[in-house]
Amino acid sequence: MPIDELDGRLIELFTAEPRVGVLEASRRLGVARGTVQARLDRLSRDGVIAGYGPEIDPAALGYAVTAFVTLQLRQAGGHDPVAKRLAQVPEVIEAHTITGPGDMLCRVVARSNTDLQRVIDVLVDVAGVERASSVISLATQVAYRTLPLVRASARRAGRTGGTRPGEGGADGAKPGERPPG
Amino acid sequence: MPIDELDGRLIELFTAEPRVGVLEASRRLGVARGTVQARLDRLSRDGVIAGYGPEIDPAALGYAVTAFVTLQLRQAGGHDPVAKRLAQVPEVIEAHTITGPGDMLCRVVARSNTDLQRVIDVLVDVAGVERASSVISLATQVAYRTLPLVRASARRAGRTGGTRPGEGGADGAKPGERPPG
DNA sequence: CAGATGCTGGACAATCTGTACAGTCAGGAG
DNA sequence: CTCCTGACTGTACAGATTGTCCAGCATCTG
Repeated sequence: MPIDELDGRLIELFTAEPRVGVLEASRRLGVARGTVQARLDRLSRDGVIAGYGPEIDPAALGYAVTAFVTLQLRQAGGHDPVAKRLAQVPEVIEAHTITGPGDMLCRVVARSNTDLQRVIDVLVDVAGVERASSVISLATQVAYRTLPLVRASARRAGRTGGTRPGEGGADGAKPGERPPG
Repeated sequence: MPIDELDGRLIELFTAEPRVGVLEASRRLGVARGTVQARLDRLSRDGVIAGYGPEIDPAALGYAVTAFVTLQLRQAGGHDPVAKRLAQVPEVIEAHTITGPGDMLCRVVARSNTDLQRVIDVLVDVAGVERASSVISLATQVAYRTLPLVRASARRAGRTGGTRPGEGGADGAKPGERPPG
């Protein structure tokens, strides 16, 4: 939770170039390899870094259409059974229970607008779903991102300066080295 | 785009255990290392795998509240200038132009409900934004995922069986090996 | 049939990772 | 003021992995 400036730079680096590796990162950031390793371990342990899985682009898979579907549920039964059914639909990429007039908000993808109709029909068919109203995403103006958040968090939390006893060395932190990739 | 069954298993494996590496993956999947490498290259080149960046959890950073804000824009001016402003707000995690009564749908995060009020105020202050109506995510029933989609795509696309001239070897594809981590 | 493509099995040098350890430095406790 | 703790640096070493290349073989296409 207390992200410091080095953590921020670390995340930034790994977001920009995920394949750099610990050693290369230590060189780029000008810190010892052990430090990078320790930071990464801590960030993972604290849950800030949830994982490193490959990011799959549904569009590249042929699911060109994204839509947000608001579901209204029958009062009886609750959300969980519905959520369980929704989870079985591959096209449901994400689902939240929400405040307001609707009960659940789902992000779904489909191969085309025609295909979207099919997907929506599947959702409406789920037991407990009363109505569904959907809006189609025409364009993604801001793609999912967390970096600005990381930067903001890193800035506010103090602990900015680290220990700088010396420079140079064999294993890590060679200042003038040009990175390979 | 034409995801095959091996591609599917590959993505599945890397999603479950992102740190396995190419060599280990080749062992697990029972194919040659070069094959894994080639598949991964192709998936990246085709854009199916968009990247391997670390997944940051906003909640772990202190942004516990997620909300979906629908913006209505002034007719004149268009979406792009607004999107540009939105992109400058760290708390705006994602933004789409949409069909329907609203004009844009934004996913925003905040430190608390009180903080959310501040964020919404920022959005409403953006030039071109006429009104904002928001729903708060109470719970995430289905967390963002793409794996089911991958599986579905892998199943439908043919090319299921590959060339199987021989088994066993030194560099890759040792069947009975127990993976380290 | 020839060519292109994809996979296997193998090899090598260069690099990186996991891990460990001693020394330095800053901040807090006594 | 001194001691202790936590974080970082600088090193070291063995083992594993990566990038890259190559030849052989099978399938698909023209």
